[in-house]
Amino acid sequence: MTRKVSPKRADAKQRRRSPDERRKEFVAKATEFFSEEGFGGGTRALARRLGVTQPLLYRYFPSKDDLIKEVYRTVYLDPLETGWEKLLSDRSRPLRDRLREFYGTYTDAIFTRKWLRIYLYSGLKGLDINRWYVGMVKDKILTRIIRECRHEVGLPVQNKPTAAEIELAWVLHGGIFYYGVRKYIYESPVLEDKEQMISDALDVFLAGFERISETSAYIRRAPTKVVG
Amino acid sequence: MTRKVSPKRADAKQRRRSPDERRKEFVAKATEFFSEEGFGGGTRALARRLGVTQPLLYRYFPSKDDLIKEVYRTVYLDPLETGWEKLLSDRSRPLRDRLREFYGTYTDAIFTRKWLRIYLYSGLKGLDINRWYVGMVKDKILTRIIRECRHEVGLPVQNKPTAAEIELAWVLHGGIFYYGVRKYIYESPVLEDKEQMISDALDVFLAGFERISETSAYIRRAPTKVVG
DNA sequence: ATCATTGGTGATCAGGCGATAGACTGACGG
DNA sequence: CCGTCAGTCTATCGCCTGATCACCAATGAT
Repeated sequence: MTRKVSPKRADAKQRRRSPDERRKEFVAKATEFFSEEGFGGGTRALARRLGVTQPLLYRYFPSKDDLIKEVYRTVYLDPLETGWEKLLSDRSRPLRDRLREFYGTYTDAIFTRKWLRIYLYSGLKGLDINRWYVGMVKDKILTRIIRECRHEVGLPVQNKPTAAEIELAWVLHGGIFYYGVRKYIYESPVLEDKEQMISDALDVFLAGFERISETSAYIRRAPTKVVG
Repeated sequence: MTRKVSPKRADAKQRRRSPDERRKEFVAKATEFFSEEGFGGGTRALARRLGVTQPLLYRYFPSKDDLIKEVYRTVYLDPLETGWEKLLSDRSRPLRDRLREFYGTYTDAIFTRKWLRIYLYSGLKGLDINRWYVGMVKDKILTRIIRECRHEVGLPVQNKPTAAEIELAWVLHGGIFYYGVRKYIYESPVLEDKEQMISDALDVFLAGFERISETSAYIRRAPTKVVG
């Protein structure tokens, strides 16, 4: 691949980049743009930010909607490092450590203004990809967390956690997620130390889980009906 | 042009409503409309839904933006029943019961598609009213919750909880909030029984809080720096 | 040097937007 | 019965939007 390091623009001497590279660059910048403006943002303003004219966009993408779809794809799929499942299930390490590391890297990946805004915008549009992502979180992360928690406190590990258990994990997950929303979307003051927030949240969750697993029967209840 | 005899007026007998009533009706319907379409929704489509023509909106509101501002005001201020603070602080009742009741009524108020969508849309716009709301939740609810938790486990009740404690309460609050987002925005399957979700989340939180208050010193640390 | 290919542009279209102007309708106090 | 005035309409303005087209410019294989 002929890598060019020449500074952008300003010089006609600039070498022509490969179509694929250019396209990727467009998608990346478009992601930034739409994350700020929402998907109602205009193609002219987008083109201005890219330093090109508006009709050029239509040489690379058939329509604005197709461009937006590519934005979704990269945003949702890029941060999907799938070492997560193995990390969560590696019982040679203390569960607390595993969870700390997992939520550390997971939030490193998604706690950006760009990612969170695209995620919320697409959620508000009711897109399938959003529901797919939520289902993925449930199956790949929360189910695993519950299983490890049950193992940790000596409960039998079922194949499928109950809906109530999953919901418990969702409250943890959503609570951590909401930290990012408060910081990067609402731009409210938050506790500076993200790792401490995660660590504290996990301490409470693990201690609470352990406690209720001793004194309560509901964890062992049959799967509860869910509605969608 | 031919003068059109207006075919409307299915019920000529219909009494003319007071301007104020009509205005309120417009705002209410506009809230529904914008919650679905986002604030990019057009005035023509809105008027169609109201059963009137588009220019009429401008007799009631100087501009689309003014209408939107009124939508914000009603959405944010309507569900503010301020019995909350007293409810949370009423030490004649068990803390768990108070929290259950509080989160029961609080979520009854905000877990609607309409409220949540307007809330998220306004958050994405970065409006001040959103930050104001978040600050209000922190001061009126979370601070109170932490204070009661400290009292419950026998810790000295400071005037101002530490930032780390508030963050802990935010994880609980955000976790519960996210249930509503998953159900009404993402329309994902959730545990049917909202009260059970709340009850379980509180059980874990209270047990966890109690536990870490015994074994950890961080709760007594000096207030931690926050950034905004 | 030639010439097809690709990158890029200005002009423009049809349609939608928020907002305004002006005329008609009908309820109501005198 | 009349005059007033709010409620509502049709028609329209200027602007912005996504998209298209014809055309020029740079590239690179021959």
